[in-house]
Amino acid sequence: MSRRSYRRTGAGLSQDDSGCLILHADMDAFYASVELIDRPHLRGQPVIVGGGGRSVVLSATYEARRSGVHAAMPMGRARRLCPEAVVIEPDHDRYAEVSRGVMEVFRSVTPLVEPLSLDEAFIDVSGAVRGSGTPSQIAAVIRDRIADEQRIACSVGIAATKFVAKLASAQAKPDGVLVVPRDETVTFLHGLPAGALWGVGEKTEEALRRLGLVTVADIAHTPKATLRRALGDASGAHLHDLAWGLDPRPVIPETVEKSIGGEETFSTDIDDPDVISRELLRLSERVAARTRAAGLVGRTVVIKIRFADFSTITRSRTLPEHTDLARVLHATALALYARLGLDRARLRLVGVRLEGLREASEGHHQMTLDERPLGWREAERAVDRASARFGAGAVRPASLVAQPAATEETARHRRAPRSGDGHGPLRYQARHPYGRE
DNA sequence: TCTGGGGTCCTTTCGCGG
DNA sequence: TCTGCCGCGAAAGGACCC
Repeated sequence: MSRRSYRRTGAGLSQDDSGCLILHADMDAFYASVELIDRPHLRGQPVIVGGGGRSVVLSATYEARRSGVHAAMPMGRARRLCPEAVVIEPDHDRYAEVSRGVMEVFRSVTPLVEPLSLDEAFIDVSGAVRGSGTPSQIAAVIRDRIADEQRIACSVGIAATKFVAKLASAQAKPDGVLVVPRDETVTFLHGLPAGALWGVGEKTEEALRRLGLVTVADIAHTPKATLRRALGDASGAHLHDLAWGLDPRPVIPETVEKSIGGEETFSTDIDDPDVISRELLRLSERVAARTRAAGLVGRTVVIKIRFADFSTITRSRTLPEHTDLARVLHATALALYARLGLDRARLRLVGVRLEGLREASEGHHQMTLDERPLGWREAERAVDRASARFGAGAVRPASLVAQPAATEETARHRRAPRSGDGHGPLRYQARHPYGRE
């Protein structure tokens, strides 16, 4: 869902949608809207979706937004701004389920659908206009079907290019449609603030302001070379093009993942190396399992460390071979962590990411000398099968068994008995298959 | 006000080989 | 043999998006 929206300036636009073959469809307050499907009595009330502790707002209904609440705001602040709001813990499985239904509606129109996230997608209707009507008619069908079948509201932007369609859908919210006719693209853009452009966040907006550039029109009338000097070669040129509505990027239905990662913010800052090691193990497990599930292998392991003061560093190592094994990830992550020599520095977050992904089937695995034929790969695949059958976490490394997840663990880690130091070999231990966390 | 977790892309720096 | 240049990959950081 879009974090920023701008006042509708489309009032003066005509409705001519010829040549506007890109739709951007975006669900309104997606997570909150999904929660309201199952809780219709909350309709019309301020509702905030977000976790506890040090989490942020994931989504809020328009009633809550009227109090100043918006996505990415710290939950503490959101509760203060809107104390009467109903707060709901996020349920990502449910959102994914609704998202699948939504994407199916899009794909019933054309296969040229490029999802950007669970709740939005670009749709290239160039092949669909002959059979299904004008872009505006297609948008109407999509919105009706999503309202009927999924019971949520969807706004649609219609334009000649992807990024203008995206701006249009933001302005169409809530529950609306906005066409930006091809011939009126520049007029539409030049009335917007610089921050409306895709890729212009807080820092870039500030850099532009220092140049005296406040609107998209200002950017458009600045020499490209000036923008390049101020913002870097690629960004400067790109921004100048966008300001003139130039965006040749096609809608790409299949995108390949480039990295898979996981990270965890502790509920309180942690300085115990054992707890950190176990968290790196847990994250390695999760990342490796997801990598195997995707049929991928990766070669560069990146750890991320966020200190108590919110400063963040990353360290990475590229391995001689690709891998999808948790024990390789964990060993590499631990080595990277150890090399930092953090003498009980207080950490807020740790993360593990695997980059340099490619299909597991692409290359042949090079067996090393000390590798048993039925080795770690088979052990971890067996864990995958057990997890598929009995639920995630049915089998986990022995050093994690007596430990709850780190976020709970941190509250009590000083008095908790330690069942493993996290540095030893991974011994897998089955939990009761039907037991709950 | 006190800042999540999943990512992508870009820039800079550095070491290495030719 | 030394130096400069170039290209390249790896590493690190940062901005941005949802």
